[in-house]
This record gives sequence, C-alpha cells and structure tokens, in this order.
Amino acid sequence: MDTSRLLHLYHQKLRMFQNELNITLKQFGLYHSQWTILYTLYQKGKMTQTEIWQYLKVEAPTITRTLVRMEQSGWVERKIGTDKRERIVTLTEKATSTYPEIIQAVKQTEELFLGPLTEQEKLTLQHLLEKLSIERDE
Amino acid sequence: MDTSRLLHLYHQKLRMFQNELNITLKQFGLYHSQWTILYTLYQKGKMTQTEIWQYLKVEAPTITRTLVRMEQSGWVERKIGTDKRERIVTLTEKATSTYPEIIQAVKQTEELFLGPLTEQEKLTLQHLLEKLSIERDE
DNA sequence: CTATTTTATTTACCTAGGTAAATAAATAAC
DNA sequence: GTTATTTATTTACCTAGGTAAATAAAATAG
Repeated sequence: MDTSRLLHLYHQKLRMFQNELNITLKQFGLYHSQWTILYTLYQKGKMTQTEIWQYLKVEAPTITRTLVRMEQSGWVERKIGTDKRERIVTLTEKATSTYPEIIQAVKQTEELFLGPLTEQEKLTLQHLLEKLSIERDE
Repeated sequence: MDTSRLLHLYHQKLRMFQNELNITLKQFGLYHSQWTILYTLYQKGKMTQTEIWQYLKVEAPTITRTLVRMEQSGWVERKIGTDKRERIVTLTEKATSTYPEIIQAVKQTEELFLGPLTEQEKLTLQHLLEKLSIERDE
C-alpha cells in the first residue's frame, strides 16, 4: 500500500473542499475557519476562548487571531469575564440572524463534496477517520 | 448524517498527521510540504515549476515560495531552461543522498497514523477519497 | 499577606494555502 | 517583422495553522 499517495490524496481533497467552501462563504464575507467557529458557537452558546480551542483542537493563538477578525467584521463579541483573564465569546445579532441562510449554503456545498458517496459510505468514511490517530507515548 | 461533523473530523485528523510529520522532519530541517516536493522530484526527476504545481494540484505562487525556501536550505536547484521563462528544478546532492534516511522516518510516521487501519481498510479509505470531488459546471 | 506557580490570552515569528495583478519571454496574428 | 496574445513565474496581500515567549490575572504555598 502506497501510504504517501493515500495521504497526499487526503490532503488534496481537503484543499479542494475548503476552496469550494470559501467560494460559497464569500457572499457572506466569511472564510471556512470562521464558519467553523460560528457553527460551534451557535450550537454551544457562549464559550471562553480556551473552551473554543480545546473543542476544535486548534492552538490558542490561531483562535485568538480568527476571533479578532470575526469581531472586526461583526460576527462575534468578546467580553471580559469575572475572571479577568478570560474572554467570553458570543455571537452578534447579525450572526444569529444570518445563520439559517449561511448553513443552508454550507450544507449544499458539503453535500456537493460528499455527494458521490452513499449514506453507508459516508458512515464508513467517518468510522475510518475516527480510527486514525497518532499514539504518542507520554 | 451530520456532514459538518464528518468534515471537521477530516480536517482535524489531517492537522494531527501534519503536525506529527513536521516533528519527524524537524531533525532534517524540512516541513511536510517541502517533503512532498522532495518526494515528487525524487520519483520524477527534474521538473519545471509548472509541472510541479499541476501535478500536486497546488497554485503556482505556493510552489514558488516553497521552492525558494528549499533552494535556500540547499534541497533543490532552480536553473533557467532554454525557454527562459521556466525554471527547471532538480534535487541537490544533499537531497538525493539524505533521501533514504528521510523516507524511512516518514514512512514510519505514516504507518503510525494509518496503523489503526487494516490493509483492507486503507484501500477502502483510498477508494472513498477518490470518489470525493466538487462537480463544477464550467 | 507576600511570593510562587498556574492559567488565559496575546505577541512575534515561522510555513502553507489562496487570489489578483505584474513581468518577461515565447508564440501567434497580421 | 512588428504587434498582440499566451504562458511561466513572481510579487503583493489575504486566511489559517504552528511554536515560543511575554503579560496579566488568579490560585496556591509559605
């Protein structure tokens, strides 16, 4: 089995999807990673930045940067909590009211990408992905 | 089927693998994308930059930048061809002589990541990935 | 209650991906 | 054989990911 070829294919397909998603999101003035945060906040309600990066398994500075951009473009607010170290992030009115329109467009793009797979194959893909991991001895 | 969850999982697992690969490659002074180019050039011999970005399905400026870095760190040479617009890229002696050692380390990391899958599951994954695509009407 | 350590976030700096526009050389049109 | 167009690469500028170190507030030790 040529694992390098498999992993390169994996990488290529992700870029293909993200580029397509960015095109879809352009009409709303969003990028794919910003959408991921918006989506998460819509599901979970207000979160601290630490809760966000731990949930998304992304490093803290990445989240800081993206949230600053989203604050500037009016998607989120970042209020200082009673613990003054932490920032409590909430969606703005603009975000919650536009959400239904955005998710409809995103779902369509997702379906376009995953469309060639049957429901069963999507499940299989999910199971296989869940198995992947690096066992780091600590 | 929650397609957003599936695609987020997909994204997360790729980052996990690339971070691990970067750790592996650090001892050689390489990053994962540089390795992909080194690997390709080792298989295919000398290539123009256009051949490289078309093969890897990455945009031209991305390849320019990465190749400039690889030239600076002594992995490739970029000679001007008889067509003076194009750059012919070749591996340096350092690259070809270190290659066996690098690929051994990379394969090990790849196996670590894909290790939880059986050979059959790896094939299934590859088939599923090959099906994924965006049908852009043009 | 002051001193130390931990925790949340940010800053600075790196690679990698993208788009749009600029260059410069080769090709095609006339 | 100039002129116009195409092609290969680069430059400028954007998002997104990472690590390491700085800051500032909270929690813990003494």
